[in-house]
Amino acid sequence: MRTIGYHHGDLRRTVLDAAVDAIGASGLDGWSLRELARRAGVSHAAPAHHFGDKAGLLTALAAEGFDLLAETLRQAGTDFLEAGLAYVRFATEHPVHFGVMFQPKLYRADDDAVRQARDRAGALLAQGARAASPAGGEDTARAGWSIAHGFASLWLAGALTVEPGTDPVDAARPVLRRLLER
Amino acid sequence: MRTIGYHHGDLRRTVLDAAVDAIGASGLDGWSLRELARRAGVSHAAPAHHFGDKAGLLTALAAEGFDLLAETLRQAGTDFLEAGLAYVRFATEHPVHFGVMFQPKLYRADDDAVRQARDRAGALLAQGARAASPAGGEDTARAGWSIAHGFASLWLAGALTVEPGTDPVDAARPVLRRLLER
DNA sequence: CCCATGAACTTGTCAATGACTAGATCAGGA
DNA sequence: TCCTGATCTAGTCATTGACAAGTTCATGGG
Repeated sequence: MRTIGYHHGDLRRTVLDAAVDAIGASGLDGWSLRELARRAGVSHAAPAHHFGDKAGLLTALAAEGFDLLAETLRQAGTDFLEAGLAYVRFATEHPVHFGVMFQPKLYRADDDAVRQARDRAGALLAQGARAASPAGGEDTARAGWSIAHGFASLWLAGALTVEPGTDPVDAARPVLRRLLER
Repeated sequence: MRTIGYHHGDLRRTVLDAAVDAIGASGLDGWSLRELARRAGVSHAAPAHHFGDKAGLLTALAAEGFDLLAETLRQAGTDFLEAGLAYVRFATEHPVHFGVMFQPKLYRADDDAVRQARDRAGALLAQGARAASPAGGEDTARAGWSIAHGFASLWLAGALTVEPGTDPVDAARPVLRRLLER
């Protein structure tokens, strides 16, 4: 892969990674296409060729996020608790992707790549819910998704007070279990 | 209250309301201080006097949100299910406040007004958890908060497929109940 | 009655940004 | 060799956030 010269070589991926860095450091407002271009050593208009505009870049991020989530869920298998913990792991390991994915107004949610990846992840979630509780119905599936999504969101927002160094997945385990046991 | 002349009369509230409108319509990126100023009929720098900068305005929004949440929780009483439904009701009735509140990077989370309002709402949540499950412990409280927060977030993100016209609180009831019954 | 003081708002300005257009460079195939 | 499309550059414009300095207004002390 070339890194100098007229053609960058892999500008799309470079800019995408730089965006994750920048958003992770400064939040969803603290970044600009021009800053990413400077960081990649290309002209200020180069990113536009790959993503069109800011929303286009976030669209690509969301699609990648749903893909990563689907892959994480697939590896976790059909166990309800394991799937929930995998969900939390994905969110805490890819906080920027997670944050963008569930703010559809930031990107083009009807984009084909996004839609396909989202459906794939959704199917895995539904499959896990059915396997764990065959007679559970829609509400059981929603309860599982809600508690995992809620824990992950609160964790990322810093709303949960925990000892420093605590692993989010370890913290999530007893919480998610509350939905299964009594 | 005067609405014309050199002094607007209640510019702070007007701008805050306009911000909620704008963010609700176009998302967290689709607004500007200058647009709000134009909408309020004042100069482009007038909002800065009240909020300092963009983050200042969002800080005010977050503080107001935590206040509204605390009031909603207070009215709901100590019943676990009712508190959870009140949480969902708050989120769906004030989606912009809710969205800002749990993205601390967007505003100054260490602001005094925010901190006080946040602590007030947090105390009510903890109190509800203790009343419902005296021996439940931290994890039970977190499970309740997570499932309510998660359902609300997924609802606002449009991630849940429901019949048009469905009331979010009605949809949440059987879901939240899954945490209480088996 | 008058003025001092501070709050509320305006005007002017600047660098930075997103988006657009036109053009240059490059790679690969006919 | 030449052609075509993909990739990137250079230039431009309206808009924005932030800041500085000045103006208007309300209020209370003397």
